Amino acid sequence: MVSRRAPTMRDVALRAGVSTATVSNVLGNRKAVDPELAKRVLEVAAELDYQIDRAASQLRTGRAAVVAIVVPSLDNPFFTGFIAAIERAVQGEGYDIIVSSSNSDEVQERARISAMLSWRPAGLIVVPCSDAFPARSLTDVSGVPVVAVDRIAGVGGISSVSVNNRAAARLAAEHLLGLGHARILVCASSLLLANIRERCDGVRAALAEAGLPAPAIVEVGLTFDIVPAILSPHLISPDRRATGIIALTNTATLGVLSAARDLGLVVPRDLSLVGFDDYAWMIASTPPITAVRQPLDGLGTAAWELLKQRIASPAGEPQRLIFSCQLEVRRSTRSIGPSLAAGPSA
Amino acid sequence: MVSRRAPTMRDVALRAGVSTATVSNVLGNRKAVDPELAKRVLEVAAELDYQIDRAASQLRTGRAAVVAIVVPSLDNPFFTGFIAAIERAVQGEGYDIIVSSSNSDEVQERARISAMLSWRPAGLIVVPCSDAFPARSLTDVSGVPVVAVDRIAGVGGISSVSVNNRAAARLAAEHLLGLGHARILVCASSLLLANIRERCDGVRAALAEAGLPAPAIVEVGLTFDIVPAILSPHLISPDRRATGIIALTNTATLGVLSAARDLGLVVPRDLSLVGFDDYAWMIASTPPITAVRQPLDGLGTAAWELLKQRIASPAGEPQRLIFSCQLEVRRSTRSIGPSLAAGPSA
DNA sequence: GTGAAAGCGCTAACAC
DNA sequence: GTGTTAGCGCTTTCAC
Repeated sequence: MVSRRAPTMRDVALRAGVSTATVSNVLGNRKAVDPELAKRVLEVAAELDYQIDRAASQLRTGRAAVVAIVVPSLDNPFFTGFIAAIERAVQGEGYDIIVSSSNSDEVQERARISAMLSWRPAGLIVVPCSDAFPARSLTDVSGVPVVAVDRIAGVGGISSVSVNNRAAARLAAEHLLGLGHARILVCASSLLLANIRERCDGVRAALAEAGLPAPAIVEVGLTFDIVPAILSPHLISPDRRATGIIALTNTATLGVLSAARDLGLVVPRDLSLVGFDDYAWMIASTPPITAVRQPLDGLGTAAWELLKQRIASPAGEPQRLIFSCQLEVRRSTRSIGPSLAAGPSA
Repeated sequence: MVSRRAPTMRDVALRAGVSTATVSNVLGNRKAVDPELAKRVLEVAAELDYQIDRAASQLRTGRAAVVAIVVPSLDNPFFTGFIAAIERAVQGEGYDIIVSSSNSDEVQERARISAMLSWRPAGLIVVPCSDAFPARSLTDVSGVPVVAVDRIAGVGGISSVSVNNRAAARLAAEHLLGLGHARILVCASSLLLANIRERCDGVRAALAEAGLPAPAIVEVGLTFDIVPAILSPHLISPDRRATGIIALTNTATLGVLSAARDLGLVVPRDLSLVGFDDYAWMIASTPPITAVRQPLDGLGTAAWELLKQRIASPAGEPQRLIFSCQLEVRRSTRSIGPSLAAGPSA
C-alpha cells in the first residue's frame, strides 16, 4: 500500500464539475443546492471516500467538533466509565473526544489541559485531580467552555456536575446502623480530596445522629495494593475492631476485601462491608458487595449537556448539577449477631 | 468570564517585535535564532499563555500529532487498559489520542474510523470488532498508517500486535491438567472471534495431547449478566459436570464466578477456575483468581512502536508482533481430590 | 539570522 | 442557485 494523499474538496469539485463552494454547501447542507448537482456531488464524494479535512474546516470556522476530556487516570473504571458515557452522549452530534490522563498530578494536569486547548476544542470536561484545580486559569484565558466533574470543591464560577457525597455516605452509614453496627470504620482514599472528606462527613453525621462516637477514618491511598498493609492494624483485635467498614472508593473496596481475606476475616460474617461505585465484579463477587452506586451514565450525559449550554451561551450563568447516589444492598452486609455484638457470651 | 479569542502567533510576534516566522522558528526550534530574540519570544509566549493552534499547524504541515484509537468498547477494562498504555507511550512525544468506540458493531466501526480519519491523524490503532475488519479499505484509501490489535485473524498486509492465544489457553489447560482435572469446560465469549477460537484450539490441543476427549465449549456472549443462565445447565449435575473451567475473557470469568455462586458451588472446592486477563478484582477476590495475564502495557507500547515505524516508512514491510501471556497461579484452582475425582468413595 | 509572502483545505461573503 | 475569492493561523521557501 502506497502512502497517498487523502482526496480534497477540490478533487470532488473537479470530478463533479462544480465549484468547491457547492461541494461545501452540499456536504454541510448549508445552502440550497440543485438536487441534481447535489446528487452528483454526493456520488463523487462516496466514490472517492472523501472525508472532510477537519483541521481546515476548523481553521476556517473557528469551531471544532471535538470535546477534550482530562481525567486523573485511565486505569480506573470510574473514570473510563465516565468517558464511555460522554462518548455515547457526543456521538451522533458529530463530536469526537480527545482524552488525556493527568496521572493524579497537578503539574501534569496543567500540561495536559494546555495541550488539549491547543486543539481549540468546543469544550473541555475535566475531573480535576485536586480541589484547587489550579489549571483553571488556563481555561479562562483560552475562552474554552469548561465543565468540572466530581472534584469540584474549590471550583467556583464554572459549570460542574457532581454527586451528593454527604448523602451518599450517609446512605452507607445508615444501612450499617440499621443493621445494628456501632463500631464503624471508614476506609478513605485520600483526605486531600474534598469529595472524600464530604463522604467522611456524611458518615460522621449519621453516627452522631445515632448518638454514636465518630468513626475511625483510615487513609489508604489511591492504589489498591498497599491497602492491606495500612488496614491490618485496625482489623487484628477481634474485640476492638469495627464490625462494619465503609470503603469510599472502588479501589478502597478492593483493598478492604483483600485485607480482610489476608486476615482470615470472612465477609459478612466477621465484617460487614459497604463499597463505593458499582461494577460487575461487585455483583459477581462472593458475597456480592453492598455498594453505593454513582450514576456514571447520568454524570457523563449531564456533563455534556452542561457543556453544550456553555458552548451555546458562554456568557450565561454557570450551572451546578448534583446527582444522588443509590445504595445497592447485596450480601456483604448483615445484621449484627450476638456473637459480634457482645463476644461469645450469648 | 467573557469568551475570548486565544492569542495567535501574530499576537506574540507583534508583542515581541519580531516576525511570525521567527516566533515559529523559536517555538518549533526549527532554525537557529538569536538567543536574545528567542528569549523574548519565549517570555511573551508564556506571558500570553500562548498555545499553538494545532489545526492551523496541521493544515500547513500535513502532519498531525494525534493518534486515533478505535476499540470495541470503552466499558471493558481490557480495552481501556490498552488505551491507558498507549496514552503513556505517546505522552512526551507530543502526541494526543482521540478515542472512539465501535460498540462491537462493524457498521459503527466503519463510521467511527471514517470520522477519525477526517482528523488526518498521524496513525490509527484499532482493535477490530470482527476478524474481517471490513473498514480496512477506508484506511487504505486515506493513506493513514494503521496498526491492528488483538483481533487480527483476517487482517493481512498491515502491522499488527497480538497475543499467542493458543499458547495462552494451553497454559491454562496444562495447569488444570497438572492438577488432575480431566473434565474441563471452556467458557468462551463468542466463537465468531478468531482469538477466542484460537484459545479454544489451545485447550483442545492440550487435552488431546493428554489423551483426553475434547472439552465442552460454551458460548456465553459479550456481557456478563447473561452468563449464569447459559452456564447453569452445564453445572448442575454433580457427577457429570466439569471440575475445571477455563473462562476465556474477563467478562466470562465474572460470569463463571456468579454462576458458580448462584448454584452454591464453591471455588475451588467444587470447581477450579482459570480466568483471562488480570485485574485488581481478581487479586482481591476470595479466592484470588488464577488467570492468564495478557501483557496490556506491552501491547500498548508495541502498537505505538509499530505505528511509529509505519509513520516513518509507510512503504516498509508491515510487522506482526506476537506476545506471550503468563499464568498467574492463585487460589481458584486446586488439585483434584478424591472426593471430586471419584465421588464419595474414598 | 530575520522577514515577507505564499499557500495548506476549507467556508462565508459576495457577485452574478 | 452557483462560482469567485479572501482569509482562518500556521510553516516554509526565498530574499536579504
